[in-house]
Amino acid sequence: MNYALKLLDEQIKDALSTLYKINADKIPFQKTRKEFPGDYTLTTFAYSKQAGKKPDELAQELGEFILSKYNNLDSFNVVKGFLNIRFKDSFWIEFLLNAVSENYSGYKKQNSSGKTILLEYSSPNTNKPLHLGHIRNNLLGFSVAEILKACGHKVIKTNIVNDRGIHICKSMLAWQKFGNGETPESSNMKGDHLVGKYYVEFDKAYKKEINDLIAKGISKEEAEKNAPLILEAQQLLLKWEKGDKETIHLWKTMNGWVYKGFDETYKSLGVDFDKIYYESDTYILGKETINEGLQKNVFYKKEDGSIRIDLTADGLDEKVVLRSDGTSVYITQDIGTAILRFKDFPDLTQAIYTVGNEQDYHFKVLFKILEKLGYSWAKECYHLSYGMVELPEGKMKSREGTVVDADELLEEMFDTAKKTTQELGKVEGFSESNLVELHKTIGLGALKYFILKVDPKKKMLFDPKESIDFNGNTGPFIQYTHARIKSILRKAEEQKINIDKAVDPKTINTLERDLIKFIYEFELTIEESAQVYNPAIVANFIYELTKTFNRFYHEHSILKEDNKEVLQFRLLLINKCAQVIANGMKLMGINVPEKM
RNA sequence: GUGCCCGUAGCUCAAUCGGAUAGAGCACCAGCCUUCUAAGCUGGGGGUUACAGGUUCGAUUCCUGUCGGGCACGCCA
Repeated sequence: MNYALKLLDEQIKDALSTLYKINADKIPFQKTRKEFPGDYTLTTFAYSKQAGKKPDELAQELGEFILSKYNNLDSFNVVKGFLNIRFKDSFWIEFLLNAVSENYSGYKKQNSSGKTILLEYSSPNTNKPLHLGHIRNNLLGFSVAEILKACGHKVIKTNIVNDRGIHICKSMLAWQKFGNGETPESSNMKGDHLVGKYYVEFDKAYKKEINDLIAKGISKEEAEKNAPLILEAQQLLLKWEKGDKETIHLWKTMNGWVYKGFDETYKSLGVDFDKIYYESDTYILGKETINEGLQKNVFYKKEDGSIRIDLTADGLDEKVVLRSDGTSVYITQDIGTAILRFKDFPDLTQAIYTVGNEQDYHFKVLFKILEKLGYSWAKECYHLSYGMVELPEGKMKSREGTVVDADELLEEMFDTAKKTTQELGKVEGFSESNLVELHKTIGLGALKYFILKVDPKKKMLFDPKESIDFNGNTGPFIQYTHARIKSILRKAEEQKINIDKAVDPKTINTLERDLIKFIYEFELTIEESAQVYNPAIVANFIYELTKTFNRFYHEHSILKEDNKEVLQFRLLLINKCAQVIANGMKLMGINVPEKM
């Protein structure tokens, strides 16, 4: 393979050192802006002083040097201090022919990097169904895992299920009181939704108790603490911790309902896990670790009996790691879980936590504690922090019912896809099951792309009243373009044209050149997105490629091209484009149809 | 109160380590289907990048301050 930027890097280094005795380590190139001729641009301002030349003179001299010395370059031009460099057509043609013969995919060979990365995502509570916030988490985690794999890393996808604690006890209690033995089967309701229903029931009844108490003249604070229901829920938690048979049985039953429901949602979303952890299994190890740390004076016991760590010297606060009654808090389990993972997978080189940015502080504390406990891998822990999904009226709140339910949203996406597909009426010959499949592919494509095209670090807005678009910068637009390419390739085969025949067209037009460059840059784009854990970089790249293809499609005919060499070359080119589009979308967990 | 994050077209988002005239989509207006799928293509209007300073060849990007928004700082998770 001929790597354009690597070659340029060497050539400019050669020029700098030969002409000015400058040894540069890394030359920063950028893509040439489309209003100027050229492929890549060097800004010479940085070297101007060292070379003792004005930027434009320097650019001119560098350009002349590399053009005369290297024969893969076509031309250069200088605008102020910008040196725009253009490769010969033959260079790009050769690149594409090689890409075809070497079966270029943009992906690195599986497990070739020697790195093993554990990536946690999803991590639901078991007291309510998944909502749009979880969807962003799941799609982001899954996509980053795919991107890291494409960079040759071994990735272990993991989920830590928050299956114990007061929240699930609330659902259990409400079910005992008001459930009349209702089950997912008897009510024909998804298990996670059923359990969520009782969580809401609890909250309603609890609020009523509080109001009754306040009416009797008790302060709000006291009422919240002493309402019979909350006391009962706490009792239930204690019974759970003591291993009370009946309680454990109910807990297992209701969690089982939830898992079945989650599995359906995960399946719809197309996400999966290699290993699932449960906090009910890991919190014990957390407790043990804290007791050991207490012996080693990492932690200390306060007069009230609670165990703490003082992180004020590290710019953080004092943190409770174990309650005075000996029960564990949230971070206790996190400590246990982290240690367990590195025990389970001793060859881990990194652990990534996909968790919302509201927990930025929590992870600073967690990683610092792990470091203080002496775990050398603590510095390999990374919090993949992402912004919240907000509604027009603000943040989603489960208790206030202002959440966008994941299952409902998915159904809506499928329906919209179905409706749009029917309106456009291009799917003759599809069987009923093919149609259902297509609607799912398009609906999911729209949703996933909508979420992943936004930089994860930033909060994003979702307006339920405005349905997710299918035109413009969207998943369906990209899927459609892929289907268009496939349609041409099918027609070519029908006409007995060999679509894999490698031919040299001698010259290429601007759009063909742009498309080849996109193919070249795909691999670099994946690396870039992996470095910052940002699928949006891939999304935007694929969109730009797709837009460029559509312009090419509009301006140049492929099958009606008179010049047979050009026709053959174009088939190679668009086939590669289709592959890059499909591979790029796959990195976001999006499938592309052959026809739509 | 302390700390962290954010503010770009009417709306949703881009902008390569600080690079050229800040770009797309939606919405709006005007065109393009006897030609490979119009979920498409072309053109148009729309910006003091919240505001005020500073750093330099060059600032949406870095620094300081102001204003506005969000989050965190629990023996909650």
